[in-house]
Amino acid sequence: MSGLRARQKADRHRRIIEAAAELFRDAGYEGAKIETIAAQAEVSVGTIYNYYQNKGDILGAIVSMEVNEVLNAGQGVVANPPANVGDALDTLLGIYIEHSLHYLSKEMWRQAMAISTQLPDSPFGQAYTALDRALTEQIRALIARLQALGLVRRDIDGQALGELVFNNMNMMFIEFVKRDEARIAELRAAIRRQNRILVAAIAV
Amino acid sequence: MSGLRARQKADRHRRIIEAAAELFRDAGYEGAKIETIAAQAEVSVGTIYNYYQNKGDILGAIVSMEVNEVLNAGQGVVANPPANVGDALDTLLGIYIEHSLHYLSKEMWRQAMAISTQLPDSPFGQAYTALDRALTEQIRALIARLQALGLVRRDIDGQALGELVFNNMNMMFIEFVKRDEARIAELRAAIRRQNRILVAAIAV
DNA sequence: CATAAAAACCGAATTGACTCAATTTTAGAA
DNA sequence: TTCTAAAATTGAGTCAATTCGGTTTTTATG
Repeated sequence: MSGLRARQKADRHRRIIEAAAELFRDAGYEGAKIETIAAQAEVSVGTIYNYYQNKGDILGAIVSMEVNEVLNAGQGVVANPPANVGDALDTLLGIYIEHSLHYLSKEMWRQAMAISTQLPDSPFGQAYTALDRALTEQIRALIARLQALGLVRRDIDGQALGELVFNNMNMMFIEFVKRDEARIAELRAAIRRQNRILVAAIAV
Repeated sequence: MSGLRARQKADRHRRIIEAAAELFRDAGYEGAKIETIAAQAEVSVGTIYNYYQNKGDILGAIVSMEVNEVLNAGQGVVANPPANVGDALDTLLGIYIEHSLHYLSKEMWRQAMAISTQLPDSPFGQAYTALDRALTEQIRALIARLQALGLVRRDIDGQALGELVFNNMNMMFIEFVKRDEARIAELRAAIRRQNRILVAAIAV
């Protein structure tokens, strides 16, 4: 049951993703035709649709790998946060933001976000929602850690605070990718300014 | 210059919007074919594209009317807010949320949001961003009003706070429209819980 | 090794948004 | 009223994502 067939399957998955990633980068998401991806991956158009429900899901697979790396990088900060609430948040969110544009262009992010709201029940739509939740959870974990370290008041609603911080950052990130000329440094500064209000309210 | 031609133009605009609104509601955004909209509006496909750059812009025109009504309704709250910070925020955001689903289905919202991130430079993309900014500004105005009334500390950064409140609400609203089974009451309760942290920090 | 069922592949056909060159309608001057 | 240029309308044609029925490959059984 799991010999040649499984190997070919994994190989084709990889080839499709590699071809798509290269073409998305070079020609943009819209500019990358399925036919071209198929040719480059040396499979037929029909086969691509056998592996992915639609074009968006191919992008989705790429985005998911990316965000999982980001989550991984974030773990370090949660385990060992800066000894100051503002810096701790800034460091974690900074990792999210800086990493996010390492492999994916703004255009790819725009498409990915659009697809995830347009088709929330597609495989990628669900995966994207799960990723958002994982990021929220990581921020919540950081806050819990800071509470344990005595840097954040114990009576703060950590869940609600985590959501608030994530939602604000995410919305700022959305606006950021919508404007090609927006700079990362400005985004981070704007988020710091917003978080300052929260920090003042929750720091011990 | 502004006789028959202008009248026909306004009339066609209206017919197209009315036909589209009905079809979007009945068949959904994807299910509404341009050809069908054209037939129902008694114009040709080409004419629709003479009036709107693409299908999304038609939806955009409908959404914009809707949001402008919401902004209007919000003015009343800003002018005369409840004498309690938490209630004031809840009332204003409540108006946004309740009104938002009065004319537009969740599916229409999903599409509108998706298009606005996908094509941020299209007429609708820009209009949507402007509407978001107007809502943020109205929240900021409410906060300024509450500061003037002595209900909110004067040293709070009203701009940053307005952004924080809007961004959080908007993100919650996005998640809300992504799940058909999500209920308005739960959405409002979740936002209240998040805002409680802010209210505790800023109330005099 | 032969073979039948299952799984995967393939690409021509379908579908629906959008374009554009030809045609019709309107405005305004003579 | 007649005529011409500008504006607007039209629908057949283009393009690219997605579908689907026929074909090939793989598996597993005797």
